[in-house]
Amino acid sequence: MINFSVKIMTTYIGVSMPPRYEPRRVEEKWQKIWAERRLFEATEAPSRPKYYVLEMFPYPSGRIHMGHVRNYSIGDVVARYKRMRGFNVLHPMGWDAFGLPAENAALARNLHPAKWTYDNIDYMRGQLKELGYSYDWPRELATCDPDYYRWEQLVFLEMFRRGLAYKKKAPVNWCPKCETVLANEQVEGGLCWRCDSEVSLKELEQWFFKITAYADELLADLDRLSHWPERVLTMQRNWIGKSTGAEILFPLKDGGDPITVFTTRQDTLWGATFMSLAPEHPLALSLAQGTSQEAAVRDFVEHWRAQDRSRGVLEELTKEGVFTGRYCRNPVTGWDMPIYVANFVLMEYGTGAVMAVPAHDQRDFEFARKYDLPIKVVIQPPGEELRAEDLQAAYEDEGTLVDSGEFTGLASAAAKEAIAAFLEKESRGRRAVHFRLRDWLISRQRYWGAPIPIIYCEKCGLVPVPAKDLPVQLPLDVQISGEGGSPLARLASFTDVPCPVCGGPGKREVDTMDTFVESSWYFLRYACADYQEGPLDKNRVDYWLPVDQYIGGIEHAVLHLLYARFFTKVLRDLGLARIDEPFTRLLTQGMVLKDGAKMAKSKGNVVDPDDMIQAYGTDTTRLFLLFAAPPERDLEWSDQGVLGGHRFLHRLWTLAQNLLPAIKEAAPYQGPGADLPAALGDFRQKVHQTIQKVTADIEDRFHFNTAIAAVMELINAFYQAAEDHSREEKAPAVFREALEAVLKLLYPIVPHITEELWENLGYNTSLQLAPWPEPQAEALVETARTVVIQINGKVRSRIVVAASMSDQHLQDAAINDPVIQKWLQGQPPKRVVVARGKLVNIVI
RNA sequence: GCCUGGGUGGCGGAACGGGUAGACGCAAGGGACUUAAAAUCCCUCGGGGUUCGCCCCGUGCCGGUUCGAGUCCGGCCCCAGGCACCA
Repeated sequence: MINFSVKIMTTYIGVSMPPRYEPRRVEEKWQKIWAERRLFEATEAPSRPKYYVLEMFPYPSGRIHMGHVRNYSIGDVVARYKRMRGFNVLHPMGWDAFGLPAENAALARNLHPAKWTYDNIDYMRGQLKELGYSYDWPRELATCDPDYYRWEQLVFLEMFRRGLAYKKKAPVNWCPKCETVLANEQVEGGLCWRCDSEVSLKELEQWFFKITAYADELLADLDRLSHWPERVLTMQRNWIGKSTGAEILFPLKDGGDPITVFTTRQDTLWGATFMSLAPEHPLALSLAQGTSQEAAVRDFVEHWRAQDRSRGVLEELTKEGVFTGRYCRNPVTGWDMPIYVANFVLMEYGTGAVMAVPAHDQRDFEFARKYDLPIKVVIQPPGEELRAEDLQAAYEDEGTLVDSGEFTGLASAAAKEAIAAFLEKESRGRRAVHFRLRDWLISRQRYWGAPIPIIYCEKCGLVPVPAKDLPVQLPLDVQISGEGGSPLARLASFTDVPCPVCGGPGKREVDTMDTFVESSWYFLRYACADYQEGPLDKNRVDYWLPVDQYIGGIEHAVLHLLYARFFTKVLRDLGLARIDEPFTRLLTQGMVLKDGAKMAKSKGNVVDPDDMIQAYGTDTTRLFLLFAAPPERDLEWSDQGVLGGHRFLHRLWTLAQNLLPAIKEAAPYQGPGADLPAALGDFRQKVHQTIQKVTADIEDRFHFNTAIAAVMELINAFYQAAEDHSREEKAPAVFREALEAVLKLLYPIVPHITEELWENLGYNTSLQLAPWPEPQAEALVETARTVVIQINGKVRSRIVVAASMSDQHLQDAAINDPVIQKWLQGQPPKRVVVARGKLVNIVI
């Protein structure tokens, strides 16, 4: 007979006092052991199933913040869990190391951006190691390393060769504070994504990646990303913005090239009564030439050019326009349509010319009312008859065509198809698809980025740097003056090079690449970070990719995640990878808030991970972050909550230490269960139910909060069982089985404390190498169950019955329950419903 | 305006095939231990009523379907995020 009542042990101060839980000691010990044993370094093993889990790599801004800790803790749980499930897990980490903050810091503190960046990396790497993440450190990479960006330059050259990287003059977004241009994706609500400055338009010659060549595939493949959050898919779909319609030719009344418009509503063609051109449209001025409207049009266009085109202003702008003095002809009605220049027509979208259908487009409607232009109804809504003179607003929905020649009577959808076919047959137009997505502007007028490997030669023009001359190294001997313009332009030793083709004088491109280019392929490079023969080692990339689980913030829904998808497809087409999509599953974790607001230095509500580690340890910090909310939701930081997590780990530690003397020599119970007394059997059932629940919560949903709650429940029951049933003969075996299960279930979440307790149990191999526990069917079999009895849907009683009881017997038992008898008052029930053997509803 | 989420105790959150609303934790209140405090342990903890058996109400609002609705359907309100003259 044994006795290890927890209560006695905890209050008895004697020689066998168990060791105290000292998080820092335990954590440092195990971090050292993991590193020595190289436990997390992955090698390709084609015979084993692989699992690639990745968290978005950080910008080395100086310190790891709580948002990072949350992000990486989620990833670490997945990595450790999958290893226990037998997967060959790749879990790398690196640094998104190019970027503007390095230049700003250089200015503010007179430090070289490289020095600042690498110092930050060193500090933050130390933090990540203290946090105990199971990274494959030998694969670590920093994108500012020439060994990394040289391959990016090679890919650029290949893209250039194929016309996927090109230079053009275009109106581009300019951030005055960052003193550089921005891609469309990097302008959020008219403001710079990084510094919130108002962005203006500048006409500049810039480098672009032809992402629009992949627009269709980028859109279509979203349907294959069934494990991405719906809102990210929606945001990408909106961003790509595919519109299916037709281009239609409108002949000019008095000759010349016809005007081409794009419309998605060719079913309203019979209602087109005038034409609107964008002010930038080349025809705007040329058409007006020689008419009485010439001066008016010139005024209007010039006024438009001077117009402040920042977002706020454009939104308030009223719809205005000016007649050009010329007419075109509606190709189907033959009507003369006056041609206007209108301030709401965008040159960047479609063809810059719009057929105006005032009855069925609100903008055209307002414009027509203002300038007294004809309105003609050609679409009738169901069950109603619109008349042009009564219209208060345009009818923009679909309906039935009227007054539309041979197409009258068709529904809009059918008419669109029929009219498109008709236009093609008559050579007056064609089916067409337009996208909102614009090409990706990748040049930046900044220093701390990857140089674009191009040389300008007066004789040969644009010359790619030969592959053998790569990398084009970013020179380190620059003065960061903050005077605007790239410092590279002032560095003759960098710019002045001979033309690789003719040997004559050449000048290097001084713009650098958008840092989003580096993050568009780092996840591929991790598969072969040491590869020196090219950007990617195809064998290893084919083994590891795609990333099975990607985890990061929602803020990259359109930015990084769209660029990375594009780049993956490009690399595939270059023969460097065989995947179509880089990330099979995506988890967008919520923000870490304090006092309802995002943690920020300016708000003074920052909780520093270093302080948490010092005070409570990394296990407690991880536990709190994983327990306080499901990962995709925002998480409110709570110092009290952290304390609660810490308390739980103490409880676990104390329980284990107190059980240890009695169970150390015991073998874990293995079944069959029939020989256990009822109470121990119930406890063992709880253990296996918990295994089942935790496995499902982690595997299917990543709901670590409920997984942790389930283990907490088990620990509570464990204390009770240890108190009540420790004298049973089988108790040591059952408790050992239970404790081992608890340690395994908690290991991915709090790896250090569980490793220590696992070792205390007498094991000398890492818990990481132990298999994930399986719930045993025999332990889950219920002998009795509680059944809820309702009267008219309200719970009135509960009875405990044999698990084997049939629905019919259950029904009888329910009706015979004394409480229910009282409710029935001798009347027979009208109806009885038995649900899943767990509930009986009696209708009276 | 459109799209996507979401509204559940004092708080974070559970309830994942319509079937016990509030698991787990935090805070709060009471008690045990202690000279005392901390730590720990036990009890209570949605609102109202109560003969202490229970009863009534309750998941943003209104209505519906159903034996039964936090969950499904229709209409509305509010919050967060995204897009926004895209023809």
